[in-house]
Amino acid sequence: MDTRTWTIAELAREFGVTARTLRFYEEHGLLQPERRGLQRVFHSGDRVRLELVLRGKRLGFPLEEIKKIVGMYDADTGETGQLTYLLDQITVRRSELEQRRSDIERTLAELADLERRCRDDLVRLGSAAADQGVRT
Amino acid sequence: MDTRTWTIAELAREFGVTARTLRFYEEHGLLQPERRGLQRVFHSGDRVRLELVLRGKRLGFPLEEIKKIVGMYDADTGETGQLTYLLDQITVRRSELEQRRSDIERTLAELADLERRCRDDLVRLGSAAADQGVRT
DNA sequence: CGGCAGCTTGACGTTTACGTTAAGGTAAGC
DNA sequence: GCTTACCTTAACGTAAACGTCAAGCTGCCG
Repeated sequence: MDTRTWTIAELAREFGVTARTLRFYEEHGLLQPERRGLQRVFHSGDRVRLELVLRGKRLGFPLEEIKKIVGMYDADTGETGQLTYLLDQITVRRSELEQRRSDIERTLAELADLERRCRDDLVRLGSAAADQGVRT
Repeated sequence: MDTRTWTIAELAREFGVTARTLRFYEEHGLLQPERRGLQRVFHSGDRVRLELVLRGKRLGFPLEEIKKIVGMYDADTGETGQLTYLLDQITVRRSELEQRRSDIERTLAELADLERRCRDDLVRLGSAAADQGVRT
């Protein structure tokens, strides 16, 4: 029943971050590993949260934002007030993400356009070179 | 023929940033406004670049990355070497953006899932409340 | 018991992306 | 000529997200 645990170094190695990073995340409430004496003991739940955090980072969100998102998954059991608040939060995060997605689409479209123009120019240069008998 | 110009304050107001930000962007090569004496004079090209920069920021890219992208649009005229280098860069940026897009899709999917579970819980709580004769 | 590997908590250093004075130039209006 | 509004550079301050020591526990091996 998913009882395996990890040390800080193991988790760091596996996820490609440093131990310092994991301690930092704990210090700021993004992770809550168990403690055995002083030692940290990470469970599978911490792995899930860590994945969320790292994905958030890839998306360029500040840790404060990420913390809210992680908190949403943790607090998904509650009474009516909590649930409606959570639903509101979901709406907020979703619209942020959709804004980002549309920014990405736009940029990808412009890149495609730029690429097309580049290829056209290359062809033109190529044929001009050919006209002059230059090797490509 | 698009000859209108803007002062630093006008541009700042319009794009919702401070003048300090625009000076900072110039200092780091993201913008190159004309100079009349000491004064900066912004043209429509600067507006286009600024839009690129701000979109990059919304996407959470560091300014160094953004600088490269902006530079790509500036340097789209050149000889063969430049063009193939630019095409390589386009490939790099595109794969970055596609990675991000897939991260976003994943997160949106998880949010949708979370939302569904929330709504289910709400319904359950609602009917439980109704069973006890409690107003919703 | 010594020693090492791996963990711990501070605490200060670093980079990024500006904010915030400070100190002064400039053109327009009265 | 003086004020006012807007601009300039220079320089120091700041928050975020760790990196980088320093100094000390902890468990095990020989």
